[in-house]
Amino acid sequence: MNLRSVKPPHETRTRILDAAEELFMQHGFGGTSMRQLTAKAGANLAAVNYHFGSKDALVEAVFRRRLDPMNSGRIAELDRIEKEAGGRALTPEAIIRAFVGASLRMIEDAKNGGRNFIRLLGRTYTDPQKHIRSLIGQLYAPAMERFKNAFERALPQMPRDELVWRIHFMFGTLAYTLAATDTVQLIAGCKPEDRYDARLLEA
Amino acid sequence: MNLRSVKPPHETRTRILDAAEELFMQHGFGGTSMRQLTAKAGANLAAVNYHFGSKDALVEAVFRRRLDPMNSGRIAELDRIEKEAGGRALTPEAIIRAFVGASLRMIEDAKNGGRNFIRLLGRTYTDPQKHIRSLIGQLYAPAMERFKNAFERALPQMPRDELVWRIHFMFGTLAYTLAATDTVQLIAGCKPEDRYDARLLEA
DNA sequence: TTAACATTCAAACGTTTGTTTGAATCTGGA
DNA sequence: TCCAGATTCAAACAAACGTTTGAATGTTAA
Repeated sequence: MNLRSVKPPHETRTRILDAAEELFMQHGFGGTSMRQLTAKAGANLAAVNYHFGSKDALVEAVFRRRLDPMNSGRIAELDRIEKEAGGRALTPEAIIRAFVGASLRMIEDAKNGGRNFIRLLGRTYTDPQKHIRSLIGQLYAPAMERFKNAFERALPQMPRDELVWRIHFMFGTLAYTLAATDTVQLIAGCKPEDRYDARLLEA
Repeated sequence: MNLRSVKPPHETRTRILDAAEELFMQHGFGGTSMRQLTAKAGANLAAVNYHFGSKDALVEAVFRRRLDPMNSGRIAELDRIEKEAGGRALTPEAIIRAFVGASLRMIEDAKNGGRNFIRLLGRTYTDPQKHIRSLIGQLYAPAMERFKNAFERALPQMPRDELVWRIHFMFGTLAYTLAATDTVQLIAGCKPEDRYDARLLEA
């Protein structure tokens, strides 16, 4: 009876999510109408409201689909390297690598449109609409808390304020770099990673 | 006969520009309607179309009002320090300082709402709408060309591609930092400047 | 097959958008 | 004072928006 909950239903749902991901990246949220969106997805105009409830709910679903697993993976990776280190303190580089790794893996996952999402995410960081920024802030919150604690243990001598500023600065740079890949291509896959490491060492 | 072209006309014009600057920053371009805009400016709904022609033309005017003098100032500053240096090569730091200085001066010019504009500008860097990004790209073009040449002279040993990437990266970081001042306050006025200098030295 | 449910579809809804219009009002020079 | 031009104003415009509706279609279990 719930077999159709995995066969045809999810099919249009994901087609809509994919179309939304690409169009939101190209034209923004307000700049994408339900009509072009459903047309691109090959679905009826009413399909979005049927499957998601509203346009806003669709926006949230687009982010949740990628962000939830990404951040879970980040926390898992952090747990892993902490366990691996035993009681020893982690280097800031290792922590950053655990965080950035998820983004890079997503960017290289071209066939699933992960690249689209990463660029969308980068742009959304500075979206003017309050409720959208607070949405991704909320989706990031658990992982953020976890990583902030890790940094505090790794850099105990650094003032709290300064640390928060540094973390924010790092995310900002990450977000922009990822969002701007259409202006200047990434030169090599591993290059950004080196950059961010260097970035942090500039302490 | 053209006396009124400096007294009452410019008054509503600038009131509209000020209101647009603030609302665009708060809610984006699409998120700001002509009705709330003209209401905030204390003008009639038709005033924007009368004075600027269209909403898009208003957007362009908002950017031109600040960006044109800013970039002229940057070029003039670069000319100044080049003349001051005689034939000697400039340091990259000095070039960056010439560029960033205009932004910092604008940010500190609180009474004229320059802060609003800088944040708006930072956000627009990653705006999804193509014609808006190409607009500010176009407004920046002359200054950009000038500074690229200056960097090439200052860093002759650096490959062209790498230099372009670095410049892009620097602007991205600058833009994001300026745009995000509502998330984490700037700690001190001169601090960002130090940061960017360090940023470049990470060559 | 039949009954029950999930999904699709075309059409219409009420709102809001940017823009236009034509008359009213204001302003400065002869 | 009177006129010409600039500016403001209330009202209306068509177009596009997100959403809702109710019937049609597809699908599964008995």
